[in-house]
Amino acid sequence: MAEDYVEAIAEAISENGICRAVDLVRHFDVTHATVSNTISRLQRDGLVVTEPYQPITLTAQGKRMATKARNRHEVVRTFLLRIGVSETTATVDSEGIEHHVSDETLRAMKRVMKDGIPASD
Amino acid sequence: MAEDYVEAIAEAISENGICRAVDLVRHFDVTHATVSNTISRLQRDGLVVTEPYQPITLTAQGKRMATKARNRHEVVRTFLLRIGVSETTATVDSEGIEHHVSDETLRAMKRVMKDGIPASD
DNA sequence: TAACTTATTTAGCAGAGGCTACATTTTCCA
DNA sequence: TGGAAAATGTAGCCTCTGCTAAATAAGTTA
Repeated sequence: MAEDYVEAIAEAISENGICRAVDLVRHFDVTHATVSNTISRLQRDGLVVTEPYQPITLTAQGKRMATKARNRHEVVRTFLLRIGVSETTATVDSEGIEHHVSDETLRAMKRVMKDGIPASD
Repeated sequence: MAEDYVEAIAEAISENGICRAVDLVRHFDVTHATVSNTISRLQRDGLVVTEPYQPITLTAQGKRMATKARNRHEVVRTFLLRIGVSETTATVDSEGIEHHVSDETLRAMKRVMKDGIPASD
C-alpha cells in the first residue's frame, strides 16, 4: 500500500501542486476514513508529513520511494504495451504487477524493449 | 491467498497422493495455526474439504481454481525465462505476478513466446 | 502397551486495511 | 457575514492473515 500511496501523492502534487486526502479518496476509491487511517501509518513510518486539515507532503524518504515506484510502474506499463497489450489492460495490470517485479526482471524488460527478445538458445 | 493455497494443495496431492496441513506449513513457511485458520476459510468458501486430523482435499471448484492458477503461473514463469530472467528470479517473481495478470496479458505472453515480439508499429 | 514424537486444533492477541456514523473544521458563495 | 457544502477527523466495528501458547489426537517405537 505504501508504494501505491506515495506514488499517488507524488502524482497529485505534480499535477495540482498539492495533494489533499480527497485526491486519494478518488484515486483509490475508498472512504476518507480509510485514507485517513493509511496516511497516519505513512506518517508514522516517515513517508509523509501532514497536519490536521492540511495538504499531504512527502518526506525525502517518501519522495525516493515514489520515484522508484513510478519508474517501475512505467517500465512495466510500457513493456506490456510493447508486447501488444491494450492501453486499458496495460494500465490496470501494471498497477498490480509492479510490486512483484524484481530488479532483475525489470532489467530484462528494459533489455527486451531495447534489443528485442533474446535468441531462443 | 486462496489461489496460492489451492495451487499448493493440488501440487502436494499430485506429488504425494495427499495433502496434509504440514505440507502447507512448509510450503508457505507459516505456523500450523495460520494454516489451520486459512483452511477453515477455504472450506467455508467451498474450495476445500477436510475433517479434523484428516488430509485436505479440493472441491470441484477448488480444483478448477488450482488448474487455472497453475496454468497462469507456468505461463508467467516460462515467459520470464524466455525474456532472459534467471530460474530463481523467474520462480519468485512469477509467484507474485500471476495474481495480477489479466487474460489479455496472458495471451500476449503466449503470443510473444510463439511468434516473437510484435513489430514496433 | 506406554511413552514419546509429530500433527492438529483451539484460544487469544496484533496489525493492516476496509467500513459506517457522527463530529468538526474549512471553504465558498448568496 | 452567515450558513451550506465540502473536507477532514474520530470512534468503533469488521475480516484477513499472521503469531504464541496450550490442549488434544495420531502415529511410532522401545
